[in-house]
Amino acid sequence: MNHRAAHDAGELRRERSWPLSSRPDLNLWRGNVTMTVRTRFAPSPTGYMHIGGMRTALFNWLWARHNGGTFILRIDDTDQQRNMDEALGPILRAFKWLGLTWDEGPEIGGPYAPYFQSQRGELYRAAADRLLREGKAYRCFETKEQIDEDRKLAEAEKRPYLSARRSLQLSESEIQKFLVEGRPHVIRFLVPRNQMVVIDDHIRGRVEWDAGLMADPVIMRGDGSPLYNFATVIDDTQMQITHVIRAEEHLSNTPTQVLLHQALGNTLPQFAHIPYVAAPGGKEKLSKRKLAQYRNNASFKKLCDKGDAVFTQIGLSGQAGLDPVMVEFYERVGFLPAGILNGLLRLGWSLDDKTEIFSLDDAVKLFTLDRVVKAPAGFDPDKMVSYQQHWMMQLPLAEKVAGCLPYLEKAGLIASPPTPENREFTARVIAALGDRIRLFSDVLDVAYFFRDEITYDEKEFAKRLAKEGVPALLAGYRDRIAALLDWTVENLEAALKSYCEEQSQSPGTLIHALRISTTGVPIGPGVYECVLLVGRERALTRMDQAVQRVSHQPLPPNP
RNA sequence: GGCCCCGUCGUCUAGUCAGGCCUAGGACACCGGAUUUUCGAUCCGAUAACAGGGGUUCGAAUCCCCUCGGGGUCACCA
Repeated sequence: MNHRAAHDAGELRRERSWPLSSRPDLNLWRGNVTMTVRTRFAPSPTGYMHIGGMRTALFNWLWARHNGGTFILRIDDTDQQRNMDEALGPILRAFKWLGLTWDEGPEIGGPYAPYFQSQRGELYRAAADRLLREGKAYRCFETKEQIDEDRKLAEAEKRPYLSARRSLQLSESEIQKFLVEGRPHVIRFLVPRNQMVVIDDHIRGRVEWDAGLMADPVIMRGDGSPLYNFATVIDDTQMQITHVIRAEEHLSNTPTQVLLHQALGNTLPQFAHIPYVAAPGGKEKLSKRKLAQYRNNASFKKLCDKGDAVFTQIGLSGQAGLDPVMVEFYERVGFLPAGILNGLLRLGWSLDDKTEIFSLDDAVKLFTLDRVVKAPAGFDPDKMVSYQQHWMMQLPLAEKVAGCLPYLEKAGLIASPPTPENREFTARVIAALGDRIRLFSDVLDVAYFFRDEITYDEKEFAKRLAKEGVPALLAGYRDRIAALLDWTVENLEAALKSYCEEQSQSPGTLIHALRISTTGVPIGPGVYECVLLVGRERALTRMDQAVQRVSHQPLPPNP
């Protein structure tokens, strides 16, 4: 890509997008001071990092970096009682792997610590008390059964469900009595019903809701813990978040949050609701629970199968949830961060009508919210692989080797840790493989270079070796090169050509037979390179073996 | 069902706000061909889309209206 040109194009786009920011509600300028852009990604610690969530995180990160701002990681664990290391580990791991550094959050803290909602209870309680005092929230003693009944009734009458607000009728003394009794209750926000809620979303434009149609949301549970919609509002304001960039499924949470912000007297953050990442070939939200269904998609299945094959060899098979919906899958199967990042970026964002390849640095320079696409983007594994392929081809040999070595180690193909000889030999193999390596784990496809036993592709064996005259030809060539002292690509080739000429045979016949006999498969680097990598002793042995093998097999009828 | 969002090649997208430069451009996949006596990569080429219907206009993918379709969300989940 022409960086300069692309950059200029980006600048132009931004100029054109400025009118959006000239609206007072979206303006970054407050008085004379430019507010630093602050974005956040607030995952719930679930034990894995969803690829769609990663895309949302990337957009947040890019917007912060693009503006020289701050990216915050906050953990929304208001409803989690699980082991935090297990639940959060994979999420942080994904960020680290991709190089998406956070400026404030877990492990590093920051000026608005703590960054775990479970540790911020005081903040929420204080805010809830304030709303209670100001009559903007109320204690609701209604039972779940009662609420359910109201809901059903509303549905039956085909009208929107609205909170009955019976608890509002309670006198102060009754409330005190209930409280002393320890009667279970929640705190609900009193929705101001006679107003519209309006936001100017960076992606969607103006979106409106009628507050008169909204039920009073619970903001504090019976046990005194906050609900997501409430905690988010408190945290976003306290952490000075300027842009709330999140997936579209949160759009319906927005009116509640806006109302809460208003009740608290907060300055509204700007909103950007980006489309969710959809299932391959579909429009539904990509979900880890629908893997079986996604396997019907050819390219998704291809990726899954690749993963299965690799994980079996490196002892990761059966690991729960290691699938293409999770970021960790890509790391484990040998993708490059650059490939994933490029793919994620282009899933719902474009610069122009032709640029496809972006490094992270490019993306930081060029990313703007106005270029985010409105419609959900179906996840396309094939395209992900093609970005990966591009970035893998850019990678220097030494780094490719470093990336491949662990796969060979775990598969037991080389020593662990690798010996200098292992490293040197692997480098030769990777160099010969060239751009055939798309994923680091692809090196496992050439196990025949690393061990004595080989597996024949039977179909190819039958086609290329089990034919009249071929074994003899191969045996003859074997003896010819066995006598050759200096094995080089040139010498092996010259020997083959002259031998075939003497025997009045087409070189192709021998070339194919040679390849199958020494590697077992019909694909790979140049034949002579393969022979060299297999090594003198093993190559000669394998040729003998193949010739013998044919004599034990019935020859196909000669046409 | 209510509320909200979305609708351009199979897929990701450009073009829509400021109508003509669009007989709709690029990329991935697919199919052909060249090259490589393999595979891959590379190069060349082909197929392929404005959801539908009405308007407005000299002119509509673009503006207006209606219809249809898809999706999100409706919790003491996040």
